[in-house]
Amino acid sequence: MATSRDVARLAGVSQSTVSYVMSGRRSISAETRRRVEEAMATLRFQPNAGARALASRRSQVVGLMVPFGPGADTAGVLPFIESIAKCARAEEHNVLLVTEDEGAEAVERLAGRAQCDALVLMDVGAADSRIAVAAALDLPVILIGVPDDPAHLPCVDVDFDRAGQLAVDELAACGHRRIVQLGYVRPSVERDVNYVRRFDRGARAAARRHGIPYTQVIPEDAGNAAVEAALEEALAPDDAGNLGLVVPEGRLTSAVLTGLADRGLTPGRDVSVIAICTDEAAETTQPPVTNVSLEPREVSRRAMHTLFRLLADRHEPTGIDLVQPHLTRRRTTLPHPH
Amino acid sequence: MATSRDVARLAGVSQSTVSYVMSGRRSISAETRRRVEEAMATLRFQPNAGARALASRRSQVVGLMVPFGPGADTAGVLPFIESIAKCARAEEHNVLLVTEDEGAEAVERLAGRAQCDALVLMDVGAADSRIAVAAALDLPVILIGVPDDPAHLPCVDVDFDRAGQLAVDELAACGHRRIVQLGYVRPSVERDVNYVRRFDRGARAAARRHGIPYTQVIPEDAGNAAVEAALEEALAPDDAGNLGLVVPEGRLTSAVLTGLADRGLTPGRDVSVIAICTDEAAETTQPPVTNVSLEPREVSRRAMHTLFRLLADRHEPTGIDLVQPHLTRRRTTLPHPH
DNA sequence: CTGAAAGCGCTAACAT
DNA sequence: ATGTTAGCGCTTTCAG
Repeated sequence: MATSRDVARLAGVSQSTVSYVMSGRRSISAETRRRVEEAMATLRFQPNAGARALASRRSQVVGLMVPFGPGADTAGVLPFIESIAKCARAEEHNVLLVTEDEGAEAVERLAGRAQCDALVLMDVGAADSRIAVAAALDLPVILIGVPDDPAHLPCVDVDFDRAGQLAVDELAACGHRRIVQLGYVRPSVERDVNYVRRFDRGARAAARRHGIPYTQVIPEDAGNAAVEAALEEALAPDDAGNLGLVVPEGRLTSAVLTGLADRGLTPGRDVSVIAICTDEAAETTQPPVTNVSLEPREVSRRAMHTLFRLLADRHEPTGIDLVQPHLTRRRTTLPHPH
Repeated sequence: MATSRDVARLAGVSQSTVSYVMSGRRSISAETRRRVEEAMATLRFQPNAGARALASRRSQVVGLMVPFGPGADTAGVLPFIESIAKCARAEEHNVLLVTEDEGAEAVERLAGRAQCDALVLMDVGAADSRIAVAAALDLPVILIGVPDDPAHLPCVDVDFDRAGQLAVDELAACGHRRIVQLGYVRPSVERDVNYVRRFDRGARAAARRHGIPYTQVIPEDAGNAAVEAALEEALAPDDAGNLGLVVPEGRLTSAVLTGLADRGLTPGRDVSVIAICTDEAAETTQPPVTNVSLEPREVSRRAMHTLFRLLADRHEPTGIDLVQPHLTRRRTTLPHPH
């Protein structure tokens, strides 16, 4: 591969001029610029990333730590990754992928070796061991999810309090006298992530306000049998006609809908079902499920926006940035009584 | 961050000795090694990645180009990403994520700037513009998927020919006299990926061998309405009792199962359904669907294995490496008649 | 077995 | 507006 020295020689200028043409950090005469750019083009020059990183102390890389493995929502994380990658590219950055199971030491590795300029930590737990490490770093870090103690690190997440409230308000408006939350599954509960509690809190508060009993059924896992058992339990009181179901984990939705259909219960007529999932996912269930939206793309967008501001200048106010979810009525909820 | 010079000073050795302690490329006395390692530990030394890349001409990074955006299977790509990331880590490499829509120029960028030592291209199309570019690079590249002309690049994929055959053989064995393939959806067909053709070829050949009529219904997209329409078409001849359905796109499975249930048709009793999807996905449909497995983890594992062999400079024979799928009978296929 | 020294290909002062 | 030069922090000769 050609180097900037080769370009300089061909253009008949000094090597630093080539560098300045690239960075635009000082004025260059039109003629010089033309010759340099021409030389670059004929040599198909591309600056060496390692050399640039070494000299500039900037890798132009954002580290992204994603949840993987069992417990992680297989479909749910992809929109995040995609949006984050696109935002990064828009700012001339690349994304280095790290899996969450590498834990805090991976965070130290990326930062210590200067492999990235900034970090995005997805899926942060209530008490996440990565946070203390990340907070001690002198590079921008953003959390997706809200831990108990963010240690002054900026966080972005969906407003799960509000999501719970929206779901319950709608079920109440549909006339239901009993609300059951089916999920989160036990592994999610035990992973100790704050959105589980926040959702629960928002939903319960709303139910109390409406004077409607609110119970929660926790499937042992996301498998079919467990969801079936949970559904059975939710339906046990047998006044199904009054039942409003909240399904906070999107991946359980189709199992729930199928389970209801198997029992001759038609969502939207006999019971109501509200799922917490992306609009995208809601539109592909059968029938399309009324949902409170998770907004992975918006969350990612805001996270990256904040991150790049921090990367540009270091004194932004950092706090908790909550994305407002919205409810979309589809086919699985009863019409409102007049 | 401490540098190797700091370590050298503290250990009372030369900087190059520190480097050799890290690389193990020459013998070091036990005492020297001990002192260096102690100094590294007390300074919490981590080698600077940019400097290392510049000097060694090795970034220790694998570039991974993933399909994103509409058209891509939202859930299907994650296991690939995960497995690839883990394999990379096992060999002390990181993964740099690039989205497919950046196309061939992203390939040139990564290679030209020496941002990675090797490349994995996922989801390669029959005539993929990235291939010519990638083949001209002087770094190892592996394709996941098989193009018409691999240009001597090694490929790994599931044996879709065989997958089609397995599905049809099983439906024949179940006694079906009519087989309909529901899918791929039109965008997939038009994206011109070879696995669509290969699957079709394998399935058709098997059907011909069994003397069973084989037709294909192509939904306009992966949405519910389109799948419904396709199902209606598939069921039109109305001798549903004899119908065996093949669903080559896993994401359509639950819509198909729900659609059948809505018509009072019970898979495994009235009709048979075989999906092409991961075993994981097959176990979470309701009822669990008989499937021919896609093996994303095994495909990834083999791809990375080959890639690291190539990186280690062994001039391996490179060709097309097909992973054999296997069929698992679950609840959606009829029992074999005796 | 170890040290000194020459780069790797850039960026960014410091000069004019 | 441009050239000269000193690094950035490593790897890897070359010398002993």
